[in-house]
Amino acid sequence: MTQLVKAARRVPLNRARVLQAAVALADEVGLESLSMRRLAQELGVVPMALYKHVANKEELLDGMVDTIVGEIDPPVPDAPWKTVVRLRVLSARRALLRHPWARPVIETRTSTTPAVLGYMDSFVGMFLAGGFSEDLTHHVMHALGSRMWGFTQEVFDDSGSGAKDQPRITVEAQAAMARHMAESYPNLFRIAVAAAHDDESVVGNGCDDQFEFEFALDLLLDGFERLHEQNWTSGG
Amino acid sequence: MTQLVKAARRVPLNRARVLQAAVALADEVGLESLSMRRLAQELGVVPMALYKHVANKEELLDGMVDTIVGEIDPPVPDAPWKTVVRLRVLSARRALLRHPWARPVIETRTSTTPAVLGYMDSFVGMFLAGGFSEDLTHHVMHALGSRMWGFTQEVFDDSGSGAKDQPRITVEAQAAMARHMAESYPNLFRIAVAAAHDDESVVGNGCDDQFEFEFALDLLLDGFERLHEQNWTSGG
DNA sequence: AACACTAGGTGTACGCTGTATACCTGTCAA
DNA sequence: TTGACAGGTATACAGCGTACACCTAGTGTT
Repeated sequence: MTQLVKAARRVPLNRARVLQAAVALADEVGLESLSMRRLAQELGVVPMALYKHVANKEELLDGMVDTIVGEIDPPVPDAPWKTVVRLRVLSARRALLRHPWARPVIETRTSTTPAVLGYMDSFVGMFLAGGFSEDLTHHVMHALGSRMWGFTQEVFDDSGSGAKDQPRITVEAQAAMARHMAESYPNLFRIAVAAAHDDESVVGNGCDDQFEFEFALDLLLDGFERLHEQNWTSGG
Repeated sequence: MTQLVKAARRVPLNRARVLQAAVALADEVGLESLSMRRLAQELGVVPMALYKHVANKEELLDGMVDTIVGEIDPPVPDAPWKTVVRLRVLSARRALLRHPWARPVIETRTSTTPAVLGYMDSFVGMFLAGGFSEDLTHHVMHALGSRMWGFTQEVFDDSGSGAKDQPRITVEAQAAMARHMAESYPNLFRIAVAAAHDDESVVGNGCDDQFEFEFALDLLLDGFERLHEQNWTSGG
């Protein structure tokens, strides 16, 4: 017994294992439940033991981001810049969708790790390789912003105004809510109704996130292309 | 003395005053220092007293967002949609720059208050009034995303790779860092150097946030306009 | 073989957070 | 006068990140 415990303990818990366990735990229980204590418990170790491998929780999160950066496919070779960028962004998106906690974590990073710098560097490289000027590339990177990571700030949440945790609402209540919605937010109501036509459920939002993402991405990429073709410079 | 305290206490602390104090406190000490205890102290009251006016901290933050939504100028009348949208976004941006804590708070809201719904509704209205179809308006709103609030996910932070808290670094160390940067991130280095040409400091990022924001905003607005002119629909 | 050094796990403790619960008190209506 | 109730209070709890001191097993040196 003591032998077994000792044998189990002998694997000495390095940084990589801590990060890997953290990613797995966040995948499983969500970011808000990822605490140092919980992670330590998952690793069969006392909380303070983690601090021998990461400086603090911020650095743990940094490391977790690095981990998912490693999951993003490298740029495809021998393709026009637009294709290369597009595919890479969509690959990043797939990685982020696998780890829903990653978006808020990326958003709140203050320091930039070498892995992240490397990722950004390769993005810049794709535009430069496509013949973009340094100037245009710079602004284009800013315009891309978080879309480089495959996500958009989903601020336009057109699901019904609240009332989604209630499992059962009467038909009348639903109708009253729709009436209220139509009166208070007539424009939102119009596009919600229009979107619902392409969809089955009346109350559902009728949104295809992936479509919306690619819509905006392509809008930007087309804009970039146009500016590039007309040799745009920030000078005017 | 007791009289005075009682007299001061007589103003009974309503919801509006709590929100107003919360906004002021966040402006002053930052979001991370805004705790229920600290806010209560600021109002000369015991922490739990706040819970008679807001359900919990989340609702407090919701209310704070509503407050700054109220600071955004209404749409200018009698102008083409592009102008109306542009000015409104820039007004939102000014409001958000006055309250730096607002960005992360908006990003993390889960519920949508009536005030926020109203703000989004008016945005939708601007496009519809400009002759956009419901369909196009819908996707355009998604593409706008958080830019509707006047901010972009500033994920492309091209300040020097760390080393910014150290107040004094030797010239050699600086040169070594530059060399390391040039080797490890050659593409970032190229655009950093190019940007620095328009700027005074070599190590500074040489970025005009406002310019970058408007660059991306106009890129999107131009894209919207083009789609609108060619009667784009999501059907293909 | 004896020693010191060190990497890595442990235990305890501190100050901070949001908030549940129970209580009290002053004001106003009936 | 009574009783309800809005609004401020006091106490307490569970959770958090992490500083600090300690121990222990393994390694390399003399």
